[in-house]
Amino acid sequence: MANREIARIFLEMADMLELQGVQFKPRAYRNAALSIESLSEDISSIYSKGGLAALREIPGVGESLAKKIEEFIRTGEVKSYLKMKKEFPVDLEALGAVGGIGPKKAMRLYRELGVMDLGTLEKAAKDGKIRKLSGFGEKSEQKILSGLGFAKSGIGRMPLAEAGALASELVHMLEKCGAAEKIEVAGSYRRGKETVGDLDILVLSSNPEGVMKHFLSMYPGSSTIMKGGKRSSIRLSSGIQVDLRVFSADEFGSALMYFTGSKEHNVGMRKLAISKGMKLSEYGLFSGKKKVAGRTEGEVYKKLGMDWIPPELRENSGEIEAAGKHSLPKLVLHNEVRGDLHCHSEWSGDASGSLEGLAKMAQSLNYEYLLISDHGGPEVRIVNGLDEKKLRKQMAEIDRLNRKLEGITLLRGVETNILKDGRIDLPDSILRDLDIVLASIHSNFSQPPQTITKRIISAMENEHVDIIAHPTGRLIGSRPPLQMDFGEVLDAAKRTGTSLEINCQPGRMDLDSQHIFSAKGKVPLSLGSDSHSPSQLHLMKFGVLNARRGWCTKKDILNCLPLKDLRKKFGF
DNA sequence: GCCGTTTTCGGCCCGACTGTTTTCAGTCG
Repeated sequence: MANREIARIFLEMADMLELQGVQFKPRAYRNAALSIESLSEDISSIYSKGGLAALREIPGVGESLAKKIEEFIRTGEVKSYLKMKKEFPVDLEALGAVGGIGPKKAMRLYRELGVMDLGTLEKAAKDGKIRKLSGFGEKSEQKILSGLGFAKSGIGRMPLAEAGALASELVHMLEKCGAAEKIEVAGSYRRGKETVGDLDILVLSSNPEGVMKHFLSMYPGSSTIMKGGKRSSIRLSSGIQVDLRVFSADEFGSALMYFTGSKEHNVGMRKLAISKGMKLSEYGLFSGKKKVAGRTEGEVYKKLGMDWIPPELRENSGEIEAAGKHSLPKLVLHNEVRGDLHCHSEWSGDASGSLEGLAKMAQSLNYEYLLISDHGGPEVRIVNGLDEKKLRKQMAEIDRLNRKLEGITLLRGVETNILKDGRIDLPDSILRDLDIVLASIHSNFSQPPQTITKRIISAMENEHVDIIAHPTGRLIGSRPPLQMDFGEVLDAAKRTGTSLEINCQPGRMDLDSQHIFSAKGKVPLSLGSDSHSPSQLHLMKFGVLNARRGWCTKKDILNCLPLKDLRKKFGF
């Protein structure tokens, strides 16, 4: 899809324009890039249907950028971009990752010292050349050197689950201080983003000094990045940055809103406030000098004529408009999920836990049903996939347990493999007798996009396949998503009545929230914890967050159906 | 370069901290 490529070009152009000190254009390019990235339709097909006029319908795209998009679609390149790139051969992304270096400083380092990337930056700093530039000094050089160490260490964003563990530890330690009346973890963690870069912690307290002192002494191995009266940042020995801010009660709501973000949502909200003759900051909503809201988030949104927006939606992708029209979706809740549609037992080679143990755990989560979907078929040898004979044995065991168990029903399923040519790894003779069949790709990840698309579609065309599990196959931080035409996959899913999974494993989060958003309303989505031990059934909460980030209501989610409706739907 | 329930021209988000300054620009969130 050209969307991603064009967005990347515009983002890079924005950086290069900023580097030249150009005003306002960078923002225009970034706005356009963001809205192009969030389009669900392929931009080339928008263009082929409606030409330049259709491109200009995209928010943030005007005459000039529409022409650049047209040029890219027709020729595969944008001349003004290539020209700029030649003029400023600087790896701004890498340099920007070093704290303290922004576009302006990067420009001066390039012009005066020839710094283009981390390597040339390190050399200039070690040679003591940076301290000699006017506007820079010894401290700047020192800061760059320590920032370089961090940038090269490759500590990026951590998975949400890991952030959650750290967040509760931090909150627990802060509570001990005694001066904190309320503690909230904000930032992308609160928005339920699949990965979290750093932790933003807000504390309500009338004793900021006490809180700060306590905070700075909590982790002996950490280093202080910034220290102020009401805000400080530290870097833990693990490399994770933690920001702490202290606010009073009358500003806590606006502060929480502000530090929950996203940045784009905040910018949108501030613009909206201005359009209503007000001003919004972390200290409150102001009409002239008079503060009209700030104590709670709800109060601020309400004064702006809007409904409260769940943090998961705060990406400025339509939620501000919807909240103004009181038409936000009623997002699915964890307790509306009536069962889990993907889990493994000790029958699979790679999982632990008996069927009964899983059932007990599911019961404790108030589920009505649990789909047992162990690996089936010979392809993935390492997990010892079940063959037809073993599956029949497991089905009999499930039937026996169901007669004994009360309040919970185990469903007879399998997670089988989509072979490289799109065939299914188990014969129809067993597939037709199972309640629900999941199929997923476990091999040959680097086929060309057309092949992958066809492969998934032909799996969906098998009438016994009910759900495609972890459809893009990505592993966050280690394996990129399968390249496919997602629009075509959606059409085929709709045509064949196949569902797509929202896999809840923190390392997968697959489908991701953008895919979920474009699939919602077209095909039913299923939540699967993909747990490999009974305790992993809890991972459902991460999938629910992702579904919420994709604007899903309970109607969009298969496992919000009661068992009898699920039976009807799948005919078992 | 984009955009318009006060504008087709004149705006474009806000505040704190840092390091370098001798009153402020750049960076960050």
